[in-house]
Amino acid sequence: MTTAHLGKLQLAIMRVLWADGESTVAEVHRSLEPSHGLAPTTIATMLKKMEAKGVVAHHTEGRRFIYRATLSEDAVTRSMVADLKERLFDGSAVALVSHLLQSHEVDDDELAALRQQIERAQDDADRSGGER
Amino acid sequence: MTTAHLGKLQLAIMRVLWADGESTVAEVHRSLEPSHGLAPTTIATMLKKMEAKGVVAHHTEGRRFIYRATLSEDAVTRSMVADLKERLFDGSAVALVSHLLQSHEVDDDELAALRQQIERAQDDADRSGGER
DNA sequence: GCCTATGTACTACCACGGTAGTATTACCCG
DNA sequence: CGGGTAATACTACCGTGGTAGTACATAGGC
Repeated sequence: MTTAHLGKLQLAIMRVLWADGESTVAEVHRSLEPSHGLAPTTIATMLKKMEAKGVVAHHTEGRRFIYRATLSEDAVTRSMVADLKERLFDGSAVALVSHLLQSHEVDDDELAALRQQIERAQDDADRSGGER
Repeated sequence: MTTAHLGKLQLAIMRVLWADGESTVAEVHRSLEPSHGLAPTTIATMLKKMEAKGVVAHHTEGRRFIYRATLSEDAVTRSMVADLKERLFDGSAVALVSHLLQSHEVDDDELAALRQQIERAQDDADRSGGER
């Protein structure tokens, strides 16, 4: 599986596709122009490479290529997080969070938000766990 | 800053250096041989490239190069986690953890462990916050 | 003192992300 | 219908991780 390890530009392109559904090269370029300032051909080349890897697909409409993402944002996020978790923390989510708490700048508000999140997840687990 | 985005092999090499303190090329190779099975020259080349990037350094002892890591494991971990957090979650640790909880396979035991971790972190924050 | 084993240097590839110029094609407007 | 414009195709190049062969130097054993 592994799905994909997308680079910075590729991720930016995926975000445009996720947000807009389907897009032409020009549309993607226009979306990224302010933040990235790249040549249109750069976007086109990248999209072609991404299609070769299977993360996007296209169909033609007149002369234009209409690209769409073939992976969901969640799938990509999951695979990238899983990858880091595996590489750095031996696959342990707990170790990852622990690292976040220990060495990172997580302020009080964030801590409280995290706690709520955990509690809610536990409630969910209890509920579905109790019913089966 | 950014520190470094280490690849798989580079990380493996760093782990050896972190564990053993200082190591020759041959020692690193011997450590990775079972798991990776690479040529000794591959390790040497990689160490040279890593030195060029500043993540390791060496001094000579006779003919041998004694390498050591110039970055702590924590610094590397932090920078890589920060990088992912930035790229995927706009820098939000909460969003990262939220993702972990929602879409990931985090079982009940892990959930409980996480909760404890959070609570302990909150206690620590209270204590140091209350004293100033 | 010489030779061999060992250890590094040099060089060379491949893959892939990123970036973009130039060439070609085809649509559409006038 | 002709031509300009807009779109893709082709090609090329850099950086860097990964992998390794070959060449060369030298420390040490005999």
